[in-house]
Amino acid sequence: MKPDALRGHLDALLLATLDGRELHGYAIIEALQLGSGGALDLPTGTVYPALRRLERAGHVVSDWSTVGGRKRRTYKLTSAGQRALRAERSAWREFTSVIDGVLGGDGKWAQA
Amino acid sequence: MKPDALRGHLDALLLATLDGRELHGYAIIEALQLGSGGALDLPTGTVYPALRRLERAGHVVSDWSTVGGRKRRTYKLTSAGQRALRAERSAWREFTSVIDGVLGGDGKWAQA
DNA sequence: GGCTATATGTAGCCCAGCTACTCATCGACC
DNA sequence: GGTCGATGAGTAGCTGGGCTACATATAGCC
Repeated sequence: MKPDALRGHLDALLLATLDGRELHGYAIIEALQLGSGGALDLPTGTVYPALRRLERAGHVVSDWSTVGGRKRRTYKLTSAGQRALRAERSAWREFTSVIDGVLGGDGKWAQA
Repeated sequence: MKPDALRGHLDALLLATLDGRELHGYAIIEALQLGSGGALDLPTGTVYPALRRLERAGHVVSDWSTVGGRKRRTYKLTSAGQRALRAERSAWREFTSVIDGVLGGDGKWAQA
């Protein structure tokens, strides 16, 4: 998968991953790997800054804890984050339907 | 639709629009508007450079013509472009299935 | 002591799509 | 005979988000 294909959809992935549970950054990366069958292997330099952005935007909040001597920053959705997630999901549906329509699995362009 | 959501998928749209027909730049923009129900209104500053990129990459070729006193640059797919289009379509399918899996219309995260 | 896994983070690059603009022709309207 | 909108092509420069590469620290194993 092209790396920049994620552009503009990363927030949706992170919010969806945090929907209904609290996770710390490292666990989010693992959850995305698992949930995508290994297709998504996001580098920490992508995920951590994105989480800070989401926190600045008020979509998540974080709490520090220490587990086994290691510090963890655990994130969870705010109600604004829940709303944002719903918006992202519908935006995603709209986006895919538009692109699908043009790429045309069955449109008038799909004669080949 | 967020403007940067297109990132990495524009080439697929252009190739698909040219699949089975020849169009000039302006007509491509109109065809995308039509084919997307008005959702895609790409500025010329996005489409023209992208077409030059595709031509440099050997995926399309262009010919100049003059219609009604106005110059047109008409593009059509090469066989490499056809191949690229097939690759883009399958990449798109893979991409959406991965994201769909995470956003989970029915996965274990979709309890809300 | 050194390596790997766990865990968080920053600096800076990269580049594709966007904004804003120029240039040109034609038809219509005043 | 001048202006405006539609048609048609194009470039310069900005922007920002994901990526690369690196820094830091602890636990556990050999």
